[in-house]
Amino acid sequence: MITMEQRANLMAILGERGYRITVPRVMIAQLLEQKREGITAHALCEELPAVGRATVFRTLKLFMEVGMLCKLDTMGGAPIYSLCERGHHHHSVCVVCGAVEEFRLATIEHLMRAISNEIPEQVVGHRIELHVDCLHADYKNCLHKGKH
Amino acid sequence: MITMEQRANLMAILGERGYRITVPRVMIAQLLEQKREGITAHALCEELPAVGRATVFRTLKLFMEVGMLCKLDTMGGAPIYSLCERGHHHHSVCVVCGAVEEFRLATIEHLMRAISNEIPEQVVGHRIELHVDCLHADYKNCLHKGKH
DNA sequence: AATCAATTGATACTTACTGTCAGCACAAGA
DNA sequence: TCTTGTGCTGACAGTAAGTATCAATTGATT
Repeated sequence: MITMEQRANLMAILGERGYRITVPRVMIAQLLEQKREGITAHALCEELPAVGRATVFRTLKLFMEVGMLCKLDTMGGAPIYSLCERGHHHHSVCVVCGAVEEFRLATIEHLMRAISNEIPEQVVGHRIELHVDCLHADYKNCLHKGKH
Repeated sequence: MITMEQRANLMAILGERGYRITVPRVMIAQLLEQKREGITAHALCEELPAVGRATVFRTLKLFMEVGMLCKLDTMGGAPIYSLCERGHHHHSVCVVCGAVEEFRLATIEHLMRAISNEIPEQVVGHRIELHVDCLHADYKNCLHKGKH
């Protein structure tokens, strides 16, 4: 739970970049924190009826631009928006409960270097999504615990 | 150029599964072959005005279901549909010319096994997109050669 | 050739998202 | 503290990808 700190952090970044810290932006940031496992734009609008739809989408876009929010295209369903730490990482999406988590593994970055050597084009970026089943997880460590 | 063979293959698969081989399906398959680097649904509709929009989308869905077509969500733009060989593979998308290619590297499958051991959830699938720059490729081997 | 379910095209709809625009609010200066 | 200007906002209309519906047609099977 780094809730307060996290929001302060997000708002500070907006301030630094010359964006205003407004009521709708704070409300959206708060909700995104509560829904760490990810939330759809539609659900956001429903939970914040006081905020206009256009503002919700504009704010999501803004948060993505400052690198604090990720959009995950789920196959067939509505995209999920999920707050993320700064920096490079990837996501796992649980096929059972739908929870989204970020992960960072040195293994992946090592792999990317290896791939660069195997294909002719210069690799300038990558995107990896893991589809996992948290029902069959090792429950000693499972972060999705209690979500079923 | 395995054009004819490829199309025959695709139609044969439809037949095996009990789907009819119809004029619109053959036309769409032909166009997809010509556009190996990928094409949007919109462009498909424009190039095949004789085929209804709904049919185009239905056919794309069908081809995906039989595993001969992949849909690539490009960040911000329209999704790209690209014929693919059967079996498990991934895609590289060129950030310069937009060409889509599939690749299969044992390295990746090795990685996935390694990741399974590092995270608690059971990994049931994955999706990897490489963003490459074919302008800076080793041109001796570059498959995008001549597309600039 | 006849049959009949699968398929089609036209149309309307849904959903995710963007453009527009008048009005509001906030930060900074007079 | 009043003013001013630009950033933001909500309402609304519009776009684009994709789906549902349904009567008409097509094509594999007999």
